[in-house]
Amino acid sequence: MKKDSVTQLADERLNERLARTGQRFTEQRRRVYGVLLQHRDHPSAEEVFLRAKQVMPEISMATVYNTLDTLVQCGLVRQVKQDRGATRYCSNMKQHHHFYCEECGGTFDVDSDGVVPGLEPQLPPGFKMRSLDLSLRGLCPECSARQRRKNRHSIS
Amino acid sequence: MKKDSVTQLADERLNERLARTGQRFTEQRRRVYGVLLQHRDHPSAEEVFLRAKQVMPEISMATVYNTLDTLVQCGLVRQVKQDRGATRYCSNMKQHHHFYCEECGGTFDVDSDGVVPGLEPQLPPGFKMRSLDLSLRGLCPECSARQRRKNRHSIS
DNA sequence: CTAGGTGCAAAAGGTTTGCGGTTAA
DNA sequence: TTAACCGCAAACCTTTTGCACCTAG
Repeated sequence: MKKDSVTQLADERLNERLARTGQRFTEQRRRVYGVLLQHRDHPSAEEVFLRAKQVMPEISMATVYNTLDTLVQCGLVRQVKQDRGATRYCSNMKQHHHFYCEECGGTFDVDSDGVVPGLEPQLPPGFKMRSLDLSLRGLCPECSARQRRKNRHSIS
Repeated sequence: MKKDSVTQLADERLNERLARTGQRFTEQRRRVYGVLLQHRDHPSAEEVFLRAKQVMPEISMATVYNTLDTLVQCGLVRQVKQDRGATRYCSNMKQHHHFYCEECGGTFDVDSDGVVPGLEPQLPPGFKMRSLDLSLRGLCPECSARQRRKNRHSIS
């Protein structure tokens, strides 16, 4: 019941955005968007492909790439590029930033409320800023704790 | 005279950093570092390759990649990833950020003095930040001016 | 002398494209 | 009906790797 209303909301949003740009509502787009909404763990195109495939065995990588592109253009999904490896995708469209753990490689969303206030005035004259993207790197809570434990041992 | 003292300084710095990590000073590394210092326009590996090749025709892409990696590890060069296209390289090691022009595709350095103050306290508990990277997107002064000109026409 | 570096060619990702057949509107 | 979309396979671009030879220290 609850799940249905969630997917229905997603469908409506998707449909609306597609319609707005003269694009069609297809089962593949529905599925790919669904995958991104379900596990918000920043999957790569390949991971999206594998997950979508479980429900839709005939879907192809090309379609996944095309669809992800479409969703990005619709403003329903963001691309996230790490230093190494494939592009990842994120359906959290709230203004937020990403924290990359250098130990485990995980990606975490970080709320950005008021984090970077009034940046534009500091740009050299003439630059017109449209968007900004802040990437943080370091240790996630788990890896940070593990490291601390290790250090304690090596000191004693 | 002035140029010589500049390259000599660069050589010394390179030599010192390489020695510190037990790596050798080679003509290829000197050349690649020189290319990055000369035009600070954020070239891709291929552009570095082409420029280095003019002076050192036998150099290979593999060496350029290896060398760029080495320089990054020595802390003499930064990697810069745009949304699309190849990784770019930057020899400006002052703490700064990058502005990408959505119109012409250019990359510009933006000084970051005091731009992102006191960020760490706002991270969720447990996260240990080691570094941060701010990317800005929008219009560079030139493209911004061109756009303004175009708009004026289409309005009148 | 020898560990580390180089050049080459080939492979390995990751992503895009061309095309014939399919489908939403 | 038909423009948009899909699936497939092949191409593409960027980066990495294995290996024989070379060279700085």
